[in-house]
Amino acid sequence: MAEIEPEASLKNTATPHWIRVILDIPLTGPFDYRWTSAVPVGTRVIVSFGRRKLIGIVIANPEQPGYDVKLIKPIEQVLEDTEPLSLDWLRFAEFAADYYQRPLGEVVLPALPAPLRRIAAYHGKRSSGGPVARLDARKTLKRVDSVVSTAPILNKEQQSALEAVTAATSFKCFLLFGVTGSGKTEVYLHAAADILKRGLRVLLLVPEINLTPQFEQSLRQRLEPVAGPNGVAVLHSALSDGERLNAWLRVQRGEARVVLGTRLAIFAPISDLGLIVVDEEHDSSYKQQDGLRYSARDLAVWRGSDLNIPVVLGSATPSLESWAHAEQKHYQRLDLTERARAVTLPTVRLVDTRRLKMDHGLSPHLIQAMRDRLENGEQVLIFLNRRGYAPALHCNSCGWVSKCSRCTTFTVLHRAAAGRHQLHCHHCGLQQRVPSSCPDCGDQDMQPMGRGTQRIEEHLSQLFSPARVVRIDADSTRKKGSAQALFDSVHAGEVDILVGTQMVAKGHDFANLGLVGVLNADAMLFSQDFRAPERLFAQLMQVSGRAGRHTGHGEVIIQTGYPDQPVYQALIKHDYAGFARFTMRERKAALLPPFSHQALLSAEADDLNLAIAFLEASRQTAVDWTQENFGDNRITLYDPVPLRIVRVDNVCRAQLLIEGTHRPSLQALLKHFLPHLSTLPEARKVHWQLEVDPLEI
DNA sequence: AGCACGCCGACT
DNA sequence: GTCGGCGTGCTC
Repeated sequence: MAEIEPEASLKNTATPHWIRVILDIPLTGPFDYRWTSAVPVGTRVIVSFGRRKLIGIVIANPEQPGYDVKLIKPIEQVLEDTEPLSLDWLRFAEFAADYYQRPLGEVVLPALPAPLRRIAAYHGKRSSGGPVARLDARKTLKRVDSVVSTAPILNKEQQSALEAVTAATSFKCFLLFGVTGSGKTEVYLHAAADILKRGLRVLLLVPEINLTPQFEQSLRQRLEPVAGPNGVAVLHSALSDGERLNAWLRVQRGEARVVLGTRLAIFAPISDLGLIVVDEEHDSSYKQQDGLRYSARDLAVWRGSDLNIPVVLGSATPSLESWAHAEQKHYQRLDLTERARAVTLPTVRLVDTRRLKMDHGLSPHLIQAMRDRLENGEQVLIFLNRRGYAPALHCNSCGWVSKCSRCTTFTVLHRAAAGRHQLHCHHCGLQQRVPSSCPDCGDQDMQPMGRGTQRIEEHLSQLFSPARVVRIDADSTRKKGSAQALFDSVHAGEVDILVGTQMVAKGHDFANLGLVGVLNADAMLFSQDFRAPERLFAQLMQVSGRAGRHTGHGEVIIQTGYPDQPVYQALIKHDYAGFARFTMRERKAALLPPFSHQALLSAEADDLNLAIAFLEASRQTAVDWTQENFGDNRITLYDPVPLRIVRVDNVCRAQLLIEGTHRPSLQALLKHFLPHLSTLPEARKVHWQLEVDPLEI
C-alpha cells in the first residue's frame, strides 16, 4: 500500500526529476524514469520499456530513484490530452490491486478505455494528436430526445427506504430487500434525483445492460431533467472503443452526473460521488472472471466507505454474504414487502418426478397445465438450462458415449441446419460429425441421451401442434439482433410456447405469460459447489417472476426428484428469509463463507502432475509461512485437487483452496507467499493464478 | 507478458 | 548450407 505519493516535489533545479510509473505488465513495479520537470501524479506517459514502448501512469515523483540511476531512461512523452487521474480514484485502484494481489499497473491501465492505453493511437501517421483530440474534433452535438416521464408516488415502505438512504450523510451500506415488482428501481431513482439535486453524482451498477435497454431509457427520462441533457453516461463492455472513450471522458470531465453501467463501471473516474447503487447485488456477473478477478459489488462497498457516502445493494434474493452483513447490523436492511404494482406472486408447485411416467421429460401435470394455459390464450415458458439436442450420444449395444478428444467432457448432440446433427464440445468449441456407427463396436443403434432445449422444442411442437414454439438460447441468438427479434415476437403474441435457457430468466417482462415449467432443476442443485443451492434459489425466483406479472394468476411448476429439498420448499412459500436461515446454519456449521474467507490458487499445465506438483510446492511454502508467523491453524490449506473437468482444450487444471476465518491473516499470507511462487522450480511449466473470494470452487 | 538471443533438427 | 523449434533471461 501507499505506493502513490501525491506531493510532487516542485524543486526546480537542473538535476533530473525522478518519475515513478506503473505499467500493465505482470512484473512487480513500479518503474522509475527521468524527466526535465515534475509530472503530476495520475498523468499518462509514454515510456520505453525493454525494447518496446508502453503507456504508463505516474504515481509519484520520488526524491531518490529506487533503481540504478545509470539504467534509468527518460520518459518519451508526457500525455496531456486527459486530466490526470484523481487521487481518490488512484487510491481506489490501489486498494483493488492490494486486495486482489495484483500489480497496480494491471489494475489501473485495463480500467482505462483502450484508446488511452494503446501506443499506436499516439504513434504512426493516422494518430493526428491522439484519440482524444480526434474524438473531440469529430464530436457533433447529438440532439437528446426530451421525453419527460413523471415519478410515480412511492408507497409507505418505498418512502421510508428512500428517507433512510437520503438521510445518510456518511458511509452506510443498505440492503434493499424486495421481491420482483416491489419497486426497488423507484427507490433508486428517487434517491439518485435527491443526490443530484445536492450537486453530487451517482453511480448505478446493473448486472447486464443489454438485457435492460428499457431501464436505460427510463433512467434517462427520469434523471435527465435533474442531471441535464447528456448528464447520463452508460458504460459497459459492448460499447465500441470510441463510444467507451466518449462516455469515459464525459464522466472524467464532469459532464455526466449519472453513470449507469455493468461491473467495469465501478472503475469510472467519477468525482463528487454521492451515492452508489448495486442492483441485483447477488448476481454473479458482478464478478470478473479473468484478468483482475474483482467483485464490483465488494469494490462498491469499499469505494463508498472510502468516500464516506451511502451504498445501496438491492436484491430479492441477496447473496448470503450481504444477508449476513445485514444480520450483523453492518448493513441496514430496508424491506419492501408490498408489491407496488398490482401483481400477485405466482403459485409455485412441485411435481415429484420419481413416481411418474414422463413423456420426453415432461410430467402429465405439466402437460395438462400447459394445455389449460394455451386454451386460455396465455403463453407458456419452459425453462431448461441445457443447450443442444441431447447432452450426449450413446451406443445402446456397447455403452460408448460421445466424448471430446481435447477435453474430459461429453460432446453434446446439436441439431444443425437442414436437420443434420453434429457433436459439439461446450468447453473447447470442437465440432464433429455424428459417426454413422459406433466407433467402438460398429453397431448402428446410437441414441441421444437426455434432453436439451432443441429436443424439447421439437417435442413440444409435435405435442401441442399447431401451437407456435420458439427457442431462445445461446444458439438461437448467435446472430447480432436475433435475440431482440425473438423476444419481440414473444411480446407481440406471435409465440405460444417459449423454450429457453437462463437467457430468458432475467429482465424480460412477458405480459401474457401465465405458466413457467422448470425442467431438470436438480442438475443445478447437485453441482459440486457449495453455493449451488443459493444460485438455484435465486435463479428459480427470477424465472418464477416471469409468470403472471400481468395475467394475475401465474403458476410455476418445478419438476424435481427431490421435492423435500429446503431450496424447493422455500420456493413454494416465496420464503427467501427461511431459505437464508437454513443455508446460513449449514455454512456456519461447515465454516464456509460468509463464516470464512477463501482464496483459490489454480494451475494449468500440459500434464496434470505438473499442475499438482506446483500446487503442492505452493502449499508447502504457505504452510511454512503460516507456521512461522501465526503458529496456529487459523488458515486451512487444502490438498491440491484436479478440477471436475480436468482437461479443457488439452490443458490440465488443478486448484488449491486456501481458507481462513480471519480475513487480515489470509490477506497477509497471500501477500507474503505469492511473490515466492514464480521462483519455484515447479512454476516453470505451469500457468497459475490466484483468485481472492472465488464465487465457484 | 513480450521480445530477443541462442543453440540443435528437417528442408528450399 | 539456412529456417525455425522453444528454453532462458531481461525489462525502470
